Amino acid sequence: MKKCPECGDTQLSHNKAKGEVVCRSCGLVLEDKLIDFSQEWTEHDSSDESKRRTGAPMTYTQHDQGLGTEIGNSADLYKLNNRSKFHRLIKWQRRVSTAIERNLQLALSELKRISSVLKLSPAVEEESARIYTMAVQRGLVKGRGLEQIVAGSVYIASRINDCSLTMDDVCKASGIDKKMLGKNYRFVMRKLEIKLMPADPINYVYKYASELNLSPMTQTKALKLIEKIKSTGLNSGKSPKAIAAGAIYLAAIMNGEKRTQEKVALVSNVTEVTIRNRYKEFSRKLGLTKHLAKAASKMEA
DNA sequence: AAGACGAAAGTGGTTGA
DNA sequence: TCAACAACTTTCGTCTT
Repeated sequence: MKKCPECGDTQLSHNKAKGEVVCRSCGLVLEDKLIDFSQEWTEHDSSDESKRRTGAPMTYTQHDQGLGTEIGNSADLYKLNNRSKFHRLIKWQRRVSTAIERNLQLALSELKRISSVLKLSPAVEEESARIYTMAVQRGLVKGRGLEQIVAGSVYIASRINDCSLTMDDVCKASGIDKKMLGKNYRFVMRKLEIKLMPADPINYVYKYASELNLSPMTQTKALKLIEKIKSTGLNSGKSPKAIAAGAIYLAAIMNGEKRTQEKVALVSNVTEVTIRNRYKEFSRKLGLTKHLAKAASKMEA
């Protein structure tokens, strides 16, 4: 039997949770860092949260990144005796939260709103929140309107994640005009030194092709055309939407699935004139005029 | 009549002085 | 900060199928 070296008492207490052995009479800790050999229960389904070993993941979509302590002000509070004390604590919590945190709270609720309108993926939402947080910390929001920077962050995040979100989409969802959005997202990018690749037309092809009910073959054709266009440098300086629209129009004709310029213009938000200019240029410079003529004569037959 | 075409004038963004 | 510039849009009259 083990004895306490201090007082000689044999009444020792094992505290498994802490991994300690403590003398009951004098309180001396005889051993610590005991290994617990009992069964380990971890959560493999979500049936019992009490067995979880981790909390919620850290996230930028909450103003304190999900790590802060909140003093509850729920109904529980009113069961307590010294209510006034807790009210005081709540008041202090509010005061302690800095201007930045308050700003973030507002901004992130706006972000949530935009995100739900645009059905953003969690990854993009997270990225937007991260960009916005950095922007606030650098003081970029001052005098610029919080919504503007939120919208800018969303646009940047969507570009980084290659999702086919246009400035128009973000404008509609956020209620900010295009001019301001453009100004602000570039401002944030410059200040945070975020480098953005020009949007890839390929991302638009999938969207347009499905909205036009084009066959997978035609979609592939359009993708191949874009590869060619890129490799010959025909894409530089031109709007990726226009390139995608032109390539789709061309591919549809070549595969005998012609869609009118009007329809392509409608789904791509590019005018017919631009589609014409692009597809003419492509067919001329890629030497496709013969193919086109062939496809056209097939249509006749 | 629908679709394609292209000229002309205007807009917003980029670039370079 | 300003002007020049290319890409793109809007509008509209004409041609083709």
